[in-house]
Amino acid sequence: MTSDDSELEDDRGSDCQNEAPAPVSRRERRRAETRDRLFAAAVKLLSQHEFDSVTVEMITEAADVGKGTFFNYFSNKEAIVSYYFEAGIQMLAATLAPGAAGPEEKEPAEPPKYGTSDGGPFWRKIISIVHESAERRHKEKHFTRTLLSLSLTNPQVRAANLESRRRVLDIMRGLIVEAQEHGELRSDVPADALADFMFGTYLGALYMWSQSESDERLHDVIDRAYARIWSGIRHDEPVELTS
Amino acid sequence: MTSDDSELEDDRGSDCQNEAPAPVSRRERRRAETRDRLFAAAVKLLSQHEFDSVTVEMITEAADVGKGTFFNYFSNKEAIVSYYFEAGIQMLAATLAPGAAGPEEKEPAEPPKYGTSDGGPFWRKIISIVHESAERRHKEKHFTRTLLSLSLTNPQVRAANLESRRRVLDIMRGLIVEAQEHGELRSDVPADALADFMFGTYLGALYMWSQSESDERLHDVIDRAYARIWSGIRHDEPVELTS
Amino acid sequence: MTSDDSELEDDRGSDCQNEAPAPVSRRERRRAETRDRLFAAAVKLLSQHEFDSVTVEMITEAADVGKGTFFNYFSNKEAIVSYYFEAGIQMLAATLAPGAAGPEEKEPAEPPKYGTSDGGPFWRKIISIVHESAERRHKEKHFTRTLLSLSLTNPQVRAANLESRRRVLDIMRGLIVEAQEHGELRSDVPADALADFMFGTYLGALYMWSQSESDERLHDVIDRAYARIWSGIRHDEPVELTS
Amino acid sequence: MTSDDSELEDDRGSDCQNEAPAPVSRRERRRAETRDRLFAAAVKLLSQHEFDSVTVEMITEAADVGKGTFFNYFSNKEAIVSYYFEAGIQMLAATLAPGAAGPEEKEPAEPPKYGTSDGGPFWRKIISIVHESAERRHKEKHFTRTLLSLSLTNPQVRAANLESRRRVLDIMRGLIVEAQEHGELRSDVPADALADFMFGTYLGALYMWSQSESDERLHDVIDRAYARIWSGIRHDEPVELTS
DNA sequence: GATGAATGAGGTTTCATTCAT
DNA sequence: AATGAATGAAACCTCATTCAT
Repeated sequence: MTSDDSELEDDRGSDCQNEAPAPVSRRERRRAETRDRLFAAAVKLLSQHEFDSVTVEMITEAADVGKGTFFNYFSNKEAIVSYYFEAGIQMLAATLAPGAAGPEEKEPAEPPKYGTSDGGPFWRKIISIVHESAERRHKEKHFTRTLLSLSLTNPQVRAANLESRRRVLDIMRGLIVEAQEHGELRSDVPADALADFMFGTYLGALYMWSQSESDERLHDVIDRAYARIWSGIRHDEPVELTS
Repeated sequence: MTSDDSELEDDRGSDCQNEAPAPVSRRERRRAETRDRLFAAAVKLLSQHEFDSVTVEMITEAADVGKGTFFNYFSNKEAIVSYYFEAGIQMLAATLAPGAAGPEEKEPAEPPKYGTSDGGPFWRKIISIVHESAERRHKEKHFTRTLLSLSLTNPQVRAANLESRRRVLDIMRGLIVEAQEHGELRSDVPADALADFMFGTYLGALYMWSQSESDERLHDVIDRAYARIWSGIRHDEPVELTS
Repeated sequence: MTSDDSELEDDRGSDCQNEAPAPVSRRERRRAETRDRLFAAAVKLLSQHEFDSVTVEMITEAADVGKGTFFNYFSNKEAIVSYYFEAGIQMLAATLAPGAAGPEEKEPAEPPKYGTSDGGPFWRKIISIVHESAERRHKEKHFTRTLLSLSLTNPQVRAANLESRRRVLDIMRGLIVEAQEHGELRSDVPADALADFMFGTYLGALYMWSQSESDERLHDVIDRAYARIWSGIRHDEPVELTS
Repeated sequence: MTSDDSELEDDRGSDCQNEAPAPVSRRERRRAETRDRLFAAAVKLLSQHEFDSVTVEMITEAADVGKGTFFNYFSNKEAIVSYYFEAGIQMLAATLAPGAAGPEEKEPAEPPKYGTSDGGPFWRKIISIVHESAERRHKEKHFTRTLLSLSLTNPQVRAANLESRRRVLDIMRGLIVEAQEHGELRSDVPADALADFMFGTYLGALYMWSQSESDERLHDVIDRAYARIWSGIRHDEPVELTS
């Protein structure tokens, strides 16, 4: 995934490679490909079976490489999960990069079921990020459980998780500050605290959803939770039209 | 399995112990003692080491019984965790039993730090239950992680957890209905939904707290979260003096 | 080996067990038996294959127990070798115990091939000990190589080896002192130094023999070496009739 | 395997280097250099870590070449040790080559501590060879252990070791015959046997020293052993002055 | 000649659980 | 009821070696 196969095979940085910060030499491209194959195979398997039931051999077989090859790319099985977090951050950063299309287009597709997340544009941006993450997770309820579980007990995964969370919180805080400045969110509470609270709400919803056996969409579960907290975080006064 | 709920109902023991709701015959008392020793030893160890690092032998040694004895009381290692949930329910039930002292006395000791949980008596009762649970957990942050983690991945523990959650939600719903009837909580949302939401908030706070490395008290983390959701769940109109 | 199966099954230390310091209860006897079966199987296999080629599973299968059982008795594969050293010391101690038959009877069977080890009775005692050890080793040339090799590189085995050597040197020193006092060995060199030297000579012979492909008996190789050093360690004056 | 003895015989290189017995073409010089770098790196590492702990990759990294390069020079990891033996023989041969400076100069520096190795010039030559070897080993006690150990168990190393020993014994026998002819060593024992015995004594001392934890010099350990065997191998009659 | 990605065999060890005593 | 010896499944990870580039 995200591997730019588009890149041609020309090793010679002739004339048109200056834009691409991606792997260049053929060898490096091969490496990236192999790693991606392994990662994809692992995530797929982890979406179907328990972490402990998925053996490295199953992964390498699914990726069609030798068993030892796995360890050339991931120092151990847990590293797959750590890598997932890193990839998530990359993806999020890409989404937010200025000029990036952003996820907004998707939003209209979602009728405002719970009728409360009717904040201004900044709030909507925040929500759309959360939604996007939710979509990604929704396909992998089982994997999400594994993720949450390992984040609690495995030191390695936990570290990756905390780092990832830190990054996400940073981004959210930035957006919240903007929303506060535009009068979309209450300003009498530090952005930090709001971000923390929103993240906690998200986690709670995620945790409960991941454990539930219903088919309800994570998207909706989160919307519901956010609708409930909305009045506690929005600007006290009716949002006046902001530029 | 092997859970002797008998001790609770079967009040009248062999001959002369009808006043005591405790285990009866000497044999049964011994059984209960041994089980408690095992359970206490296990919880203590699980508060210090990872679940997988704690062997049954460590537990039995700490409890000073033979290894095989463990399996006379718990069908397997996970059963310790399931038992923890059951015990939690028992404790909660005892707390709520009419005539029980209840946890209210403790509350005054806690100054209302976050200033918002100033609902009426029913809301306070709900909060105090949550607080009580928090106190219990606070001593065992590590164990809490284990609990949350296993609840996500281990079928057996998950079942116990869901059962426990169902019971807690039942109780909370009852209290919420009362609070709604007395105008302490908004009535335009089903008690079910409110209970769910509150539980989700609790879980989110618990999850985040359990992972954090700070020494902040779980009590406070939860208070903060509840303060934030307060405006989203309280009765729309200023609470008029009830009862 | 050395397991007194002769012991009856009577657990009750009734009247006639005072002489036996051996395992008593049935359970303990079973344990000793199992350990001996494992040890014997291991030594046999190590006499035929390289240490690294002998898997624990081969050993347990040969001993007809489950694989895990091995680790109830030996903390790891190397421990077999350590145990060999310990058993060797036990055996030596038993041989030297006052009242023990001692190994002298065997000696007459060996014609004094190299004609030089014609010291007095103490020297002969020393030689006979060396011979006895040699007999034991001779059946296991391959195992001896493994022993020497591991003693050089494996910390665990090395420790056991050094301890064993210390014990053997102690014993030898005692005998040498006696021999010196009776004028059989030169007295102008400390017993310590003589013991060291004799041990070194023994080791050199053992090392060379273990590597050779000839079928020459270790017994003879050692005799030859000792014959050569004899003039360097015997009493300067012709041994006058002692005792 | 891949051993270029060529460098020794093929003195005349491509065109104009006939005086130098060294590698010839640039290419060959590069080869030799790389091999030496690898060998030196390996010996250094093996002087610090166990054989099994030293990976080929560690060696190639220390030598600053690619992993695959190792196998262009040594057919496998053990070959490093074999090469050590070969190099030892080369060195010995060089030492003994007529006209070679020989190691004698060093000897005077060593006061005859143990007072017995006061044989004639031939005996002294033998001793000086042993000493020289000892000096070389002394710097690498750990490596010596590895060497002895592998010589016992690894077929490849064992072969190299036996070949090396054969060569050394040949040389010693030659010297011993000379010493016998000049009345420095007893003649009633075949030179073969004497050489064997001396070698065995050397090995015993080497083995013990390599295992000891003291800092005693190998030189001294060997001297002591030889002092002790001296009377068993010297000429019976006082050595009359041999020209 | 140099490189390093790919390979995959291989064996120790742990530990929950059983069950005979 | 208590015990603890026996069990054996299970899988990670390393690393020497190959070989295509």
